[in-house]
Amino acid sequence: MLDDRKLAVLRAIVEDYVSTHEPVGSKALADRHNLGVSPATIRNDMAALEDGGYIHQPHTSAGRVPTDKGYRLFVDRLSQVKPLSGAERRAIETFLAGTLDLDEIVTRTVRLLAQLTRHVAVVQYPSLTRSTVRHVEIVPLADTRVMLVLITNTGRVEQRVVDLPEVIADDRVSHLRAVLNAALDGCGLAKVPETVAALPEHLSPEDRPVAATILSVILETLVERHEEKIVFAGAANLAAADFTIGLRDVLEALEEQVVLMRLLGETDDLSELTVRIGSENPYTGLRGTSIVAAGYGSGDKELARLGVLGPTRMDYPVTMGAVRAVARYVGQILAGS
Amino acid sequence: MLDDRKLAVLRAIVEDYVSTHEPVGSKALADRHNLGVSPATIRNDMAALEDGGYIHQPHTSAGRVPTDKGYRLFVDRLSQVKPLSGAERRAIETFLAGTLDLDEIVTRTVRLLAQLTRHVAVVQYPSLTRSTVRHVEIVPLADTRVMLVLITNTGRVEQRVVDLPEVIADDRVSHLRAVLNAALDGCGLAKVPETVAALPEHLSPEDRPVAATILSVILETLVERHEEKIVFAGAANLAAADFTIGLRDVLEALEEQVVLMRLLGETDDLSELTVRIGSENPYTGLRGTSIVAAGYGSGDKELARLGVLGPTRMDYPVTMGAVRAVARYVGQILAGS
DNA sequence: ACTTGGCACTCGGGAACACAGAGTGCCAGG
DNA sequence: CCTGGCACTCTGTGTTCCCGAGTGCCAAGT
Repeated sequence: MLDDRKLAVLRAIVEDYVSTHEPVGSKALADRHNLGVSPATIRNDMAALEDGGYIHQPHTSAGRVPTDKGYRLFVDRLSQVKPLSGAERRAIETFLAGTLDLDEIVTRTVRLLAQLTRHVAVVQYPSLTRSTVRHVEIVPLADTRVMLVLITNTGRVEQRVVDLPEVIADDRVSHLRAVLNAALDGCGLAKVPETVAALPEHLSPEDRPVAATILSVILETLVERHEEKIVFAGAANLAAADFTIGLRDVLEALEEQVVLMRLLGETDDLSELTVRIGSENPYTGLRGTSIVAAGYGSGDKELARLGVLGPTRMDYPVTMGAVRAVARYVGQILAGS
Repeated sequence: MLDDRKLAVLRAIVEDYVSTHEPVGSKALADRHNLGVSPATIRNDMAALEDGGYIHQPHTSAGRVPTDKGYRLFVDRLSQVKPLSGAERRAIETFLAGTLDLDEIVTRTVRLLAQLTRHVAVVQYPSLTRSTVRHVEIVPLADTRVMLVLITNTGRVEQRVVDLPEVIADDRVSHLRAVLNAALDGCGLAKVPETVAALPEHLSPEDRPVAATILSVILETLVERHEEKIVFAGAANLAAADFTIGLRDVLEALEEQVVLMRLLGETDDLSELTVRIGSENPYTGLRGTSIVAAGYGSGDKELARLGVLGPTRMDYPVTMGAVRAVARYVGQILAGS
């Protein structure tokens, strides 16, 4: 049904529309791409593509615009991820150079990605559940209040304030800290619950109430805060893209951690690129936007995801190239630290 | 020059324009506010106000709109900060209830403020230089790499990764940690530099190179990161306010930490409300926006600032009330932890 | 001296209209 | 199956026109 030339026409339509932002007609296509056929022939092909639902006519006498389905076909079969230019690659390297802690890495990454793609960038912090504990610290704040600091191998630092049921002396704090570290150091966070459950038996009875409170907060931290830490940047790019409508909806979605999480995708396929086009994503109000996301991680396992959100009429090959490259670089940086 | 009635007219113009978003004419004023005079008289007053530069006529045959100078007069002399309703006060309390760590307090505060005012909210983290050290932790990451964690009395947790010049054994790490904590615990951050400078003498020669590296990073953290930690929320509210132009400029400014810092104001007058109207603030591209800010802190000293940014045509009394109330509540929360 | 009603004037914005141009679908011929 | 030609259908733009809101000014009233 769709022969090679029709696919070529579709590709040409997508490319022209992305660069001009205006519906593209048969004549313009024949001029700008040497398809070797006349406008009339192209019109026939266009009619077929429209029947198939790949393109759409805003008005009777206007050119064609790709539909979500058309973009999907383009991304899947008609385009190749475009590698970054040397300059861009160098920009990434300088941007992420130096020894950095996790906060800095994430902050810089999200800005870099926004700048590179000219879209809104979204970066998720490395997942807690896939990390291991590196250190637990208990800092006394007041008689019955301590701050609990949890450091993971991915460099993530989680802090919680804990109200204790009774006054606790400094040496007991030290003892507790030692016990906790001995038990949890190197422990995969997924295994923390069982480790924690077994812990009270190793403690003297007098320490148990306090320990129980602290342990429950540790568990809570892992469950509640889960993987919800996520940041975005480049909202200004949304204003530049002359958005159809719903800029407000998009901004609202961006400020909802949960929505962002879902947008990046729950897929577990390694660092594969995920593209969600327009209505393919589950949120109304995000019609007209596409998401390009990838997983990143040190070595083989995916730690978290990052990506960009932009209008469906984005330049997919370039955007996908940038997202993939940044994901890889971040992975390397994390592996090195 | 400006008698009481002219001021009343100006107030009426500001109030009407804020609620309708449309230029207001003499007839409408006479109808909606009982000023006790006829439209013709009001017109005369308006002419005087326009001569004074307090109001402005978009077109010859349109109503009047307040100028920045007009808003300024309104804020300074014609309005009273409006206290929050009981429901709003309760909302604040429930929103900030529970024992929270600093990150949570700041995150919730900025969202609360955005929701309450329907503008963009901005909150600065408690200033580092006005805090004291509560705990220093050194966590080994690799042979020549450690993570440095700095906890302040305001609950702020700063983390840095440090590359060391040589391999360091665990017991030496412990020793260093003990020395650092002994020296710095309770130390005002402003005094850290001198304390740090005196420190190497108390150390054995073999520890000095490593210590020097770590100390320099501590100093760097205090100087470089200074007070630059700042967050915002509620960008979606910008889209709702049918902005004249420059939504893009505003979003860009919001993503620049430095610009945000300056916007909140560098004033040191305690928790006084600061209002910057339109062209009063130093950034082009923020014409058409006003900032309402206040300092917050536990007890008497100002730790940092928070505020909102919205169109100049905002409801100042209500906004100022909300900002002031939130600043006070946050101060209380911080004092309690 | 201030207020007020009356009046002529100005100008922006919306409605009505026409028109050019781009683009299409279809058909007949190569 | 491709192509040139042709009639047709729209949108967007520019023009004109008119209504109405709002003003400034003036002369009369208090």
